[in-house]
Amino acid sequence: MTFTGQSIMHSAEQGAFRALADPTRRQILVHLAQSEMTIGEVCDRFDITRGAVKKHLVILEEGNLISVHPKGRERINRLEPMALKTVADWLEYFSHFWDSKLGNLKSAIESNPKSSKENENG
Amino acid sequence: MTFTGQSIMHSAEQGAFRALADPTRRQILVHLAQSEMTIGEVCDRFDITRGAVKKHLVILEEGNLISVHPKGRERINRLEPMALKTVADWLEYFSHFWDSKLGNLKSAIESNPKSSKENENG
DNA sequence: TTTAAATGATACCAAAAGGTATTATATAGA
DNA sequence: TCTATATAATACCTTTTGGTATCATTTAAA
Repeated sequence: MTFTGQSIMHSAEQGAFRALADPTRRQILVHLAQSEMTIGEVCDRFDITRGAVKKHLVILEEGNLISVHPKGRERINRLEPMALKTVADWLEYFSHFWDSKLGNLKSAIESNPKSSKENENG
Repeated sequence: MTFTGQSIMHSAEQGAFRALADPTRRQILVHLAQSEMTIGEVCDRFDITRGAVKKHLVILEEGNLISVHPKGRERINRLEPMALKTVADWLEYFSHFWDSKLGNLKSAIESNPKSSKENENG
């Protein structure tokens, strides 16, 4: 076995992008950023069944966005920020586009505050 | 109408996160970062049908990741980086986690290069 | 004015997603 | 040991997703 993790090899960030596509899962990450939690504690913060939450946690784990740590009969879910950094790094590739866009807008405003039509799209 | 865009209101970034979940769509964005393209030119870069590419472009447009500009019988697809920045900003909320993680690792290595077990997870 | 090219629009299909309900298993505590 | 609790696993359902094939529409060009 060359690859650990999912059975089908995706790009390194695919699992994380997939996990982040769902708003409930993103909200779970926000909660886990406050403190690690058992599944039960995560469930308390949503109006869906335990089964649904469990599925979300599995997908987050598959994307390496969280790690799970058994503790007696509980399982502690912990945020794993490095997978988020992987996604941030992918986006970083495009950052010069929005940097330059903001830069152009800034210089246009500075050079002529009353008209900056040359910076509009279309 | 209070909200423009999709009929059901999601968070501002939902459309972008959804669009980014598919690897083909992310690849389209990478291509459009090189230059704007017609649909036909995008199709030339993938082994799927024109219909499938069209659907991906619609989803990218719904997520405001691209804009489409009619030009004669062609339609020019252009990267819209600000929606990517929206996603990057969401991730930024978590950046202190990976910053501190890297920081801890760095200081652990500096103080004792041979053993940094106190920084391992678990 | 035909004709070919670029795109749009639909109908259809299989698989994945997101959810529920139910049953099973492991473990802390009386 | 018996019981309640925390979680796991499974079957099932509906909607969404990613894809195809096909037909329609718009427009450039011979």
